[in-house]
Amino acid sequence: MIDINLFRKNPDTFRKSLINRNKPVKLLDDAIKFDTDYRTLLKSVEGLRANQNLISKSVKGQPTPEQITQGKEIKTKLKGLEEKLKAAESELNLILEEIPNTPAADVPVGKDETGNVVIKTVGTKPKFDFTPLDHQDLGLKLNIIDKNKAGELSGARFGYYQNEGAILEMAIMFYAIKKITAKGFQTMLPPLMVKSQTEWGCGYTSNKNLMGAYYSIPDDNLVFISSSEHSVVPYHQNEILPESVFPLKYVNFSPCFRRESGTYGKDMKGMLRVHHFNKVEMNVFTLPDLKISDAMQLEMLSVEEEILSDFGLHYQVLNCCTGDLPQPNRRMYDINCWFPGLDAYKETGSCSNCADYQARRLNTKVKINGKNEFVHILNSTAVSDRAMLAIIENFQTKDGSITIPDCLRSLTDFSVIKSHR
RNA sequence: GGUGGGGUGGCAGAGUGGUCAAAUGCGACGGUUUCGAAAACCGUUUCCGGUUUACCGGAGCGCGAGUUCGAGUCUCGCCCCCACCGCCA
Repeated sequence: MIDINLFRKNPDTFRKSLINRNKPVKLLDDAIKFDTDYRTLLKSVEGLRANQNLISKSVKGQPTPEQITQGKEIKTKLKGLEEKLKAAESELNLILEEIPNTPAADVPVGKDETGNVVIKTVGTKPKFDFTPLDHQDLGLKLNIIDKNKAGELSGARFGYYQNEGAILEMAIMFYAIKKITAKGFQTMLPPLMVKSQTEWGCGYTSNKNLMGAYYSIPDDNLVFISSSEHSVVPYHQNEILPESVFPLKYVNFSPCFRRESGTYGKDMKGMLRVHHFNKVEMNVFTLPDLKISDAMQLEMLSVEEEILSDFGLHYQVLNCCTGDLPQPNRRMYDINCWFPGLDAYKETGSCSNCADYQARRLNTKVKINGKNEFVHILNSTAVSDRAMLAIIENFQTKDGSITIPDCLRSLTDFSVIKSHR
């Protein structure tokens, strides 16, 4: 949610942002109109209520017939007006929720992901004197990934990690958890389902684009989280935190569930885009100062990079353009790893500063010098199982085995994955 | 799933239809006092609108609806917490 006070003072602040994000500018004009209506109604409702309170206060013991008549009159008037006020408010809110966060000045302007700008490249593409396989073919050969069987049992976009594949997956997650915990983050294994109201209240599903993104269980009024962010960030909803706890840093592990509706036919091969994957995520709350939260974003990006570098992967960092920026984000860095088997760079994580956009909806505040202010909230992938897929493809050898990165060996207890057949 | 109890301000805890925005206690912040501190005293300690220094009004007692001239207080639905029983990884 944008800052309504800023919007009221200077609605044009949001005009450029809407244009750059390919959103209709009409949103803004509608919002201004509905806000005016809302405030006009609010004024008359509050006036009536003031009268009502006056009468109520003047009653001593039993009310006189006159007082009752006056009260009834006000009550009738109020009923109609209050309904209108409520309608105006929800209409206003629907539009305000559609207005995205204002991108930072250094976010490139662009239509879609093709407008993202590579700002850093680490490592180089590995050279093979054979044709490298992709992780699905290699995984099947080595008996560590099985998508076919999962297709039978669960359907498309599911898979099994098996044997050394399963161990490697858990080793990667645990490696990230341990590393980041050692950096002073609090460790979380959060609930995998949240109440649908929570999801709604957090503003994730209010975006029409996300409506079909979640698995829900209507009988129990629950939805599966699509990232641990969704049950960790709301941990502090409706709280006023003391200044001393900041920055408040969490590292969490969870499976993530996504319906991937609207992605039919995209990334069908392999485990790159599945309905359920594992992820270690960082969620950080900072004091409401862009200098502080922007610096924190870079710090989180460096942690994400450090892990990929520990594994020895070649990757690029992209500054995502306005057209590719999710609604709550002020800025987003994507990290794309090289997948030699797929002969492509694929996203393995992203790192975002949402500033106070989420905090407003969540009502998470900090008390500074007696004043309450909305905090800044950031999220970043630490590692997801796409990193494991990259490891599998990048460190395959001619004899069809996979060399495990040094830093993981004490966790896996093996240094190579060889064929059992 | 069954039975019983309960959700009030930063915390604890009164209040059961009309000066209740809410007694009382504790805490935090600001001020007075002090060489400094403690104590004491005064003020503040949610959100919104209008006016804009200090002013006025409204909302807010888990959430939502209802009854009433008037609801923290009554009715209904929902959510959550606690205790015991049952089931169970």
